[in-house]
Parts: sequence; C-alpha cells; structure tokens
Amino acid sequence: MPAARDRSRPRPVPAGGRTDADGVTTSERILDAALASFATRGYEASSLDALALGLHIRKQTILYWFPSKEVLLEAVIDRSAIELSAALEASLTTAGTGWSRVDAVVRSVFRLAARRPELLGLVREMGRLGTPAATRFVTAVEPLLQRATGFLEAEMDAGHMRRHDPRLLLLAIYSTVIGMVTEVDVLRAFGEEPTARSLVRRRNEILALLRSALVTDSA
Amino acid sequence: MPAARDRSRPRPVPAGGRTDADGVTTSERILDAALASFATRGYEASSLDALALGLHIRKQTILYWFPSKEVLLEAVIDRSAIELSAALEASLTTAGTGWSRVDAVVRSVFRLAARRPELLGLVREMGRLGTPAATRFVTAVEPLLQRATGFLEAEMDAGHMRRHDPRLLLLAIYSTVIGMVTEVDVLRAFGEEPTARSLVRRRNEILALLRSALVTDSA
DNA sequence: CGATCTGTCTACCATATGGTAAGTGACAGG
DNA sequence: CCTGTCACTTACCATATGGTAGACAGATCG
Repeated sequence: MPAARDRSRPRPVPAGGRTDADGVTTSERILDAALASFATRGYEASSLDALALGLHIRKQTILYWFPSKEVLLEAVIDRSAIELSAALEASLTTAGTGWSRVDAVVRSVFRLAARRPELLGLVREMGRLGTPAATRFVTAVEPLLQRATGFLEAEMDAGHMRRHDPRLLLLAIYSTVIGMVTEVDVLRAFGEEPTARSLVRRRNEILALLRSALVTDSA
Repeated sequence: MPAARDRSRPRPVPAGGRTDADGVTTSERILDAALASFATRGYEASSLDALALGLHIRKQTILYWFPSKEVLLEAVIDRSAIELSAALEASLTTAGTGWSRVDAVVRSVFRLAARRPELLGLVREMGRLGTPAATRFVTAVEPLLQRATGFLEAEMDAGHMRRHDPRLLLLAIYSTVIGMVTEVDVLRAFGEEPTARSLVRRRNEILALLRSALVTDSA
C-alpha cells in the first residue's frame, strides 16, 4: 500500500499514479515529457494539450497530478536540479585534485550532454524563465557552486592555477560549456553538426582552452 | 513624397509610417518595441496586443506594417543583424593586430551590452527560435565569422596565438561572452548584480582569461 | 455486497492570441 | 471639390490555452 496522501488539496508534490507497462508512474512520465518539451520548445511554447497528446493522455490527467502548469514547471526544475547535482557530485567525489578535477567535471557535463541533453537544455532555459524559476534552480544547485569556488580558490592559492576571481571564472566556464553544449543552431552555423563526434571535438577544444587559460606549471 | 510602394500585397519590408514627435516612424517604433520584448520575454511570450498596448497603438497597426508576427520577427532580426554587424565591423577596422584586435572586439561587445542590451538579448534568443530564424540571423552575420576565423588562423600561423581550431575557438569565445553578458539571473546567483560596475569587472575577467588562454609570447 | 477512494476521462469555460474585413479621417493631386 | 490613397482604427473571428466541475471505472475495504 502506498503512503497515504493529502486529500484536501489534490497533492503538492506528487510522485505516484498508475504504473505503466515498464513500471513507470504516470506522474514520472509527465515529468519526463515536460522536461523534454520545456528544454527544447521552451516553457511558454509548451502547451499542456500538446504534452498530453504526446503522452496519449488527457490534459486533465496532467492537471490532476500537477494542479497548474507552473507547479509542473517547479516539479520539473526540482527533479532536474537533483539529478544534475547528483551527476556532478559523483564526478566531483571520484575526481582527483588540481587540473584533473576540472577536467573530470567538464567531461561529466559533456557526458550529460550526450546522455540527457534535456537536462542541460533546461539549465539554459532557466535564464529565460526569469527570477522565480531561476532562483529555485540556483538555490538547489547552490552547494555545488560553493564547493566549486572553494576548490578553485584553493588551487589558485596553491599556485596550481592562474589567479582569477573564482566566481567570475566559474561563471565564464559555465557560460562556455553550456553554450558549447546547447546552442545547436549557432553550432550549425559554425559548421558543427550536432553529432557525437562533434561533441567530443568540442569537449576537447574546451578542455585545451581551459587548460592553457588556467594551468600554470604541472597539472 | 516618399517612394511609391507595392500596393497589391501590403508591404514586405516596411520602413515608413506616420512620423511621431521625434521624427521616428511608426514602423521603427514597432521594431524597437518588438526587439526589446523578443529579447527579454522571448518571441513566443510576446503578444502583439501587449506590444501594441505599450506603444499606445492598436494591434492592427502592427499587422498593417508587418502582415504577420513572423514577418515582424524577421524584420527585427534583419535590422538587428545589420546594427550588430556594423558595430563589430567598426571595431574591427579601427583595431590593430594580434591580441589587441581580440581585445578591441570583446570590448566593443561589452560596450554594446551596456548601450543596447536588447541586441545581445536577441542574439541569445536566436538559439531558441530554431532553425528558420537562427539561419536568417547567422546568414547575415556570416561574413563577420569568416573574417574572424581568418584572422585567428593567421595569428596562429604567425605564432602569436596558441593553436586551436579557429571555428571552435570562436564558438567558445562567443558562448562565453554572450553568456557573461546576457545571463542576468544566473549572474545574480553568482552574486553579480547587473550594474555597469559589474559589467566592467566581467569584461576584464574575460579579457584576462582569453589572454592567458591565447597569447603565447608578446601581444 | 456496498461504500469509498483513486486515477482518468468527458464536458465546458473564460480568456488570449494571431489574423481578416471593413471602415474612417487626413491629405494630396487633378 | 472630389477622389483616391495612406495610416490607422473598430468590429469580428477561429483557435488554442490554462483551468474547473463532475462523471465514471476499477480497486480496496469494512
């Protein structure tokens, strides 16, 4: 028997529903589809009807699990933030020190770009969604930022990396990587097709660039 | 008497209209407002009614000058591409050689970010607008890309810059600069308020970063 | 077996949106 | 002065959108 849920108001943060053939709950399927659509078409351009159509479901079912489109967005953001954090945390804990750590994180972001591009697409969408949504996301990822700036600062203090403002440096790295990974159309304009091969090339280019920008003597 | 215009179909690329107190034509005012709205709220989220309201004009006036929302978008893109190209071309011709040239271009982009943020906002929006619109924009800016890659390649050949794939390098620079200039919310999350002061700081950070990444010996 | 609850669906609705059709006033030229 | 054109408006319209209300089927449980 699943845990009892609030009955007065529908349900704030649902996690259940009828389970389909693969054992995936309805609300999960909705979240997946919503993430994909928000990340590519954008939030405003994604209609609940279109979402429902793609899921072979009626719009009302979506509104049953997520009482409004905005709540759905928040749920998508929260889930994505968790998944993103988990992936990065994992790569952080297994990584070594110094440059190899930066290397590992960048690689893991590109791996994510290959495996779950929607996640990074959503990150890129954050900027457009404006303060409320973006704040929600950033808050969730905040601890990661702290760790990262702390690490960079330590490396600079130790003389392993050229001195920069750690926050701004991180911001620059973030912009570069996200851009290189998500701006498909601009990429195409630069003659880069969105293939796996091209992705690897871009990853290596960024790593080379960052390395010459950051590393002072040995790794 | 203004030049005669096509009478059968309304008009493909208008440039006129009644001139307001400051001598600005209606169609110009529409383009201005549309650019601002597209760049901040996004294309899909910008409604013609809202646009018209802000201009103290009826929606039909917009549709009189631009027969559809999409045509309006194209007009905005075209005009912005021209303005952007002009600004960059100008900074390119007055700039020297080697690193100082890169420096000059980056500076001019940041100057643009301060003076006409909507322009860069629109550039950022291109990615989301998908292939048709993005293609249009890129096509218009293409010659600039050619010049830029050619320049980078020459500098690398001359040994003034570390060797990288010029196209990918340019793409990385583009991503970084655009991100640093437009991602206000993410910026805020990093503790950077969108002030002029902060903009200068970010500019200098990027310049320092690029310099250590690119320059080999002397400038 | 009957009551209840859960998940989904059908039936609507108010509003907003892009767009069409048909005016209306100002003004220029014959 | 009259006619036509230009710039802009009022009147509509079809469609799409997010959301509400309520029915209905199946499971669960007393």
